[in-house]
Amino acid sequence: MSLKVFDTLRDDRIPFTTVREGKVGMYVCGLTVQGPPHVGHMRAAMVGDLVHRSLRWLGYDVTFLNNFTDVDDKIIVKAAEDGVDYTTVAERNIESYFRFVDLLGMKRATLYPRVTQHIPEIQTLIATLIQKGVAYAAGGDVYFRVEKFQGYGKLSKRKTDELRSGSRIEPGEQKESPLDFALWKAAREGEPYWDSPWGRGRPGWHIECSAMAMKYLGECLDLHGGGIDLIFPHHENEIAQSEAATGRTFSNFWVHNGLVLLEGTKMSKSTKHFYLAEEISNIAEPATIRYYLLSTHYRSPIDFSQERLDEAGTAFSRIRQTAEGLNGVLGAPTTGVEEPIAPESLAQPEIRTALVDFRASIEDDFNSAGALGHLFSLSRTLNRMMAEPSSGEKEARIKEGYRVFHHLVSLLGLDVKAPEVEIPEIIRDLARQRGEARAAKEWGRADEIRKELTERGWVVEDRGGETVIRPLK
RNA sequence: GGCGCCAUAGCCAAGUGGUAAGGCGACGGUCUGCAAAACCGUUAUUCCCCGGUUCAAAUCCGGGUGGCGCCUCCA
Repeated sequence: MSLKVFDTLRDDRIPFTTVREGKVGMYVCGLTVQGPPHVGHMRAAMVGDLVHRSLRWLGYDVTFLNNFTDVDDKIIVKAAEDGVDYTTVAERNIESYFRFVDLLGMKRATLYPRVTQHIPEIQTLIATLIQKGVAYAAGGDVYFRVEKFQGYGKLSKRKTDELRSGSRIEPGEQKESPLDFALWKAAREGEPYWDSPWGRGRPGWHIECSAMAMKYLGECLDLHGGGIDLIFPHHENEIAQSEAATGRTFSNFWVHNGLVLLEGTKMSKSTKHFYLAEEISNIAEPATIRYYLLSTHYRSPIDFSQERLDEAGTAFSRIRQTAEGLNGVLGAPTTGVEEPIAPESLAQPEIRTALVDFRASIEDDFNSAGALGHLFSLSRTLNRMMAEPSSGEKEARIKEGYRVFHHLVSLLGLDVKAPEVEIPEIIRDLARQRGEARAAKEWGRADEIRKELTERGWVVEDRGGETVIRPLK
């Protein structure tokens, strides 16, 4: 088996190849930090994380860039509203983004480049485009001449003449054609600016990604990702700028994630129909959110609701239950099992199959949902083993499964530790009283106390010799 | 109007030519003082509908129906 990746441009799953043997340069469009991250940003970041982790797991040396567009019209507007500097707005939201990246167990990208730190590179790229005749300065702005780029529309499958009918020139713009897009925007009074050969201004949206990606990853990227809603115009324009400048293919693979839905429809900032990452983390545990995000294939839409998240929590607790059981037998692992495990080295067919099938799913366009299915199968296998009467042989078999289980769990970044909960003294006390009642075989009283505990939101489980107290939900 | 995507059990969701993963829920059983968790079993003769291609189709093609997205800022 080998990795296949769905490429938006070629509209098919293609055997994955890289520009440089064994190395991957990938770029995922991060956010324009005009506001705090919402669930959609989290999904895109999770997909980037899944791809990042999977490629590493498969043995690639990955350089992963995830940018912040930290200066643009909306950030400037927001800053004016709040009466603060635009950098304050950007900084605030970037911090918030990182908080959720960590909370959801994502591996940090290699680099998080920011637009404001790459103005010279952006200006150089613009100058190259002007020099090649595919861009022109007009009234302090610089525009990309879309008609000059023959491949325009190849990613989004659009024809330029069809696009023309729907577009128009905004007042104040001096475009030659309505299709042309800004590479550089002249600063108006009071707006942040950088000096440039075309006057004071700031980069347009799109150009920053091309400049930053090429600076760190070279002219030809292996993989470029982002939300499906970025295909047009953002990624189409990135291709136009980059390829017009270099004459080379900008990215070999275009990976786009499906959108997050709310009650079946798209989130939208303008209608206030969206979930902030903050809000979601209030209604579900981060580990559950991660599990949920992974349980649907990345290209499909995913619907967020309390009901779905609750269900995901129940499903995920099954995985955790196994982890807990394994800890009881072998102790909690001190670290994730990162080193590769060769299937041939596994003695038990069921465990070997789980690993092989899991890998096949990941190699099939990062199919995390399929992979989770195989993890559940492994979970059942292990639960069954643990239920067997003990013997030395049993331990050895469980040990093999334990390694594979933690190996797969750590690839997916799932936090299988039961969440730490503080058990109030009064609850402990009630449980203690119930224990005494049970010891005295006063079942009526014991059940009475359990009922009391349930009403207070706690569950007691008598497992073998010991009693476990856990929160109801 | 133009361009796309999707439709799989009560619910969620994998599966792009070889005879329907997995999870939730439900029901029956084992275990338990009773539960919970776990385990065992049952829960889609069939993949929106109608045609076609093929030895073989949930999977490919054509036509419907229904839902959604993009074409303007958007992850």
